[in-house]
Amino acid sequence: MKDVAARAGVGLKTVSRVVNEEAGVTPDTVARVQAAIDALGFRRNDSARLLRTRRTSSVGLVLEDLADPFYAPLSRAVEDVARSHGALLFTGSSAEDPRREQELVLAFCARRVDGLVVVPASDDHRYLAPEMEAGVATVFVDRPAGRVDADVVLTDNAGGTRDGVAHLIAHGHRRIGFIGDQPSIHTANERLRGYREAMANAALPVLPQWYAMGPTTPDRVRAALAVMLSGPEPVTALFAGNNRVTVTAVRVLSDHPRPVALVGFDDFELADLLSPPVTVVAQDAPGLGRTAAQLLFRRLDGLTTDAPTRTELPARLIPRGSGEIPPSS
Amino acid sequence: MKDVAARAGVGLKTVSRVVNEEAGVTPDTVARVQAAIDALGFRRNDSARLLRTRRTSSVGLVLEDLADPFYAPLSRAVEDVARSHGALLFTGSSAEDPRREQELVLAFCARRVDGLVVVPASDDHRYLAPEMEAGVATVFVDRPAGRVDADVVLTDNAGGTRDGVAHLIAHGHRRIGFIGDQPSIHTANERLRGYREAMANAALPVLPQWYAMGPTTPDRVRAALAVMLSGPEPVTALFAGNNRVTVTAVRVLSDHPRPVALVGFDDFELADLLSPPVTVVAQDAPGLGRTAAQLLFRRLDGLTTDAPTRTELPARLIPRGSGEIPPSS
DNA sequence: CTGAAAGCGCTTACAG
DNA sequence: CTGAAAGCGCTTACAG
Repeated sequence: MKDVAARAGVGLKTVSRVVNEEAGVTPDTVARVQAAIDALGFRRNDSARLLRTRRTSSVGLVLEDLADPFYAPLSRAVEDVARSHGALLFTGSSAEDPRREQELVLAFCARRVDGLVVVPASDDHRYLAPEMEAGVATVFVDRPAGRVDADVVLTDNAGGTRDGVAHLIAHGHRRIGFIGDQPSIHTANERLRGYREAMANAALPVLPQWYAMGPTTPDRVRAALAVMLSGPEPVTALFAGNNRVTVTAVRVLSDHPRPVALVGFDDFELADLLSPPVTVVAQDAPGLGRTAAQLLFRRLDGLTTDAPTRTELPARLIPRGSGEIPPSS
Repeated sequence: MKDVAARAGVGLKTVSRVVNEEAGVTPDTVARVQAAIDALGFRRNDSARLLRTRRTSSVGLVLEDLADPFYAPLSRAVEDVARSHGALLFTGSSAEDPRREQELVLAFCARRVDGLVVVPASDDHRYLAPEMEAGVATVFVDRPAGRVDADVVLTDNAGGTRDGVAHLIAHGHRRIGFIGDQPSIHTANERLRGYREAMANAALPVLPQWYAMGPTTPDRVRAALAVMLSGPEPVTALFAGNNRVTVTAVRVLSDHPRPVALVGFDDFELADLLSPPVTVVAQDAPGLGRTAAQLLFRRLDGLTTDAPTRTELPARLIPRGSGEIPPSS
């Protein structure tokens, strides 16, 4: 910029005015400065600019896994909102590791992002309190914040699961299994709660071998399912606690001698092409991202200084066939 | 930092030393500075630091769509490599719009990212030449750079398609259709080329109504397929030019009276659960991202100053059933 | 309409 | 082992 000023024979401030398209510069001067800019191939250094203006026009997004089909549309929605507000997006995956989440969040804060959208991997975000007090707007999405007061945008996990399990009960099932993700994950627990509530609402018992929580690896799901499907009181229907469980369940059940009804939490692309087509409880992944990002920018733009809010988006039951199979015995 | 120095009763430089864990500070001084840091809740401003050190330790990733199941693992791979080099990642979606690509790239450059990984939406990247000369390392991935000399990492699209079509020919097909993405997209053309080559290698004709290029919307694919499947010389097999085409083709073909063989470019999660299971030519999406990012950091770390390279990763045919259906007439 | 001075928060290069 | 000065590339607040 100094070079441009020298070459155009003007002051630094005038170059700044031209670069920022501020009013009040003679067309003649503008032309001279512009010529110098072009000749020198000058491009403004936004990092320096932002040091002075105290706004970086960037937000950080921390999620579980960029490559996860559920989070991909969520991050795209956050990007779209950020873009419409002129902000760039830092992204990072926590891989479900609280330490990594914290590293990423603090690295983003050290770059002085204006705000953060975080899918928590940790259940304790007190490390963020000083940053939030220092003015970093923060919205938690998909899972609640831990030990810190902040905006939260969630899916109604318990309600969605309740609906799904009630749907199975309505189709005559009495022995219904549930396979969920690790109990350390909030959404996994909420879904388990929904399952229990639906069973209780129908005055149905829940035997200990009917539900299993843990890693959603194919082996673990296979093993859990084998237990539920054997013994004197095998389940006639299964509620799969997420995407990955559903996929493995479809594989296992297609080899099973008796038909078993299936409802899965989370929709997935080819669910309607499988045989039978898979009934799911669908979340609104883009809606989560969009809502969270809009909340963030409302705070950043000073449009609201209300106390932190908690938003719950509904989940939607989509009957396709697998959830309407009657009990087999 | 000034406040910390004042409170600890030391110079600015000493605080800097402690913050950066440089050697040569009395343990006693370190303790005093650390106490002041904690008391004030001081966190180093990396933006300011980077203004001085001239390295931002960040890279920009521009791709077609963050939410696309093909690009999600690619971006995750780039993130992992960046992370292992201590760099943060800016991400953005071009939505196949050259202007948006340029906006994003230049915005990243204005923030002075150290390097860029770009999935081109444009076929002219001369706008990037000044930035590259100014030292922004750039690697293009999935599609080649346009009118600029840079590192490129591609899938062998023509070769993969050739293998897939040859596979159909080996199973007795003579009339084979091809539905591809818009001809403005490089990979779409390469795949069309592979189709033509495979047919030519087998001395088979290609009728004009057997291939169609255009948007991969369900309606367009349906219409194109209807044309190929009707008339006096209907195709007995289809090569689908990408993921989205394959999915629509599966839907249409499952309703079709005669069995039609299908091979699709790109693998997708439940391909083996459909009936028939879908034979695909699979790309290595994480491999593309990893290779591109490694190349980028090799340049950034000054480990290589060779001329730009062109890397082609092989695509792999995965027979599952749909590609092994014999001709029906 | 234009510009010189001060400063954003840090590091570099130097001196003690 | 420690610190004062200068500067990274820009903007803010002011004066002319």
